[in-house]
Amino acid sequence: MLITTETTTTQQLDRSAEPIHIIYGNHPTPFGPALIAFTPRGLCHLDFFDDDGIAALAQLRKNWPQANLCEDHSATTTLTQQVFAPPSQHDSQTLRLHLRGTDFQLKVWLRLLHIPPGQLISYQELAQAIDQPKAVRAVGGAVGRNPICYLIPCHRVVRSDGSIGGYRSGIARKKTLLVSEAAHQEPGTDTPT
DNA sequence: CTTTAGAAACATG
DNA sequence: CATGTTTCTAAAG
Repeated sequence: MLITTETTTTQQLDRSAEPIHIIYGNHPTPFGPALIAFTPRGLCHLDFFDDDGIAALAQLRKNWPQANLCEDHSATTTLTQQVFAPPSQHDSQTLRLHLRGTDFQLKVWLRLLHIPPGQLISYQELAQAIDQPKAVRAVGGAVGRNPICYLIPCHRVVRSDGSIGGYRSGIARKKTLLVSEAAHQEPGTDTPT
């Protein structure tokens, strides 16, 4: 599945007072219920939750202050199916992301997209990868504000000492995601010669 | 209401 | 305890 990205800095967003139309919905996924949302320009939000989802929705609102939110369950159902489709069905589908964040955050998130499933990286390595080796703590902050869980694999970022580190919607879920990915690394299929 | 300054908060090392 | 960035609050214009 090809993933393309469009970015909007917080500055740009503030400049245009024109409301952005966002369609959202709650859906079950293999990793628990999730809130998923998209703008006309692409998928803009994906977040797991354990409760009623009220907090998740509030977070979406906060991320897109200018947005005009509109629930459309059937529309998001399609999107959710595409996102969580098994790799065999990915084929040539493209999925467009619409990211909003500061320059620094965008840098971190885009970099994260380059990390293949099953592979881990430390906050420190990630900081080095974006050419700001000292901004380790800041990277942690940016990763934590990743608006699109799962697709932007923030769960693959762990501490340098090997411990799992944190996860916004539950460390348990981070583990689940990693275990699941490890399981998909079928022995023999990951060593193309 | 808009802008600014300063402090506190962070999924770390 | 230092690090870089973001967010929040309070105060001023």
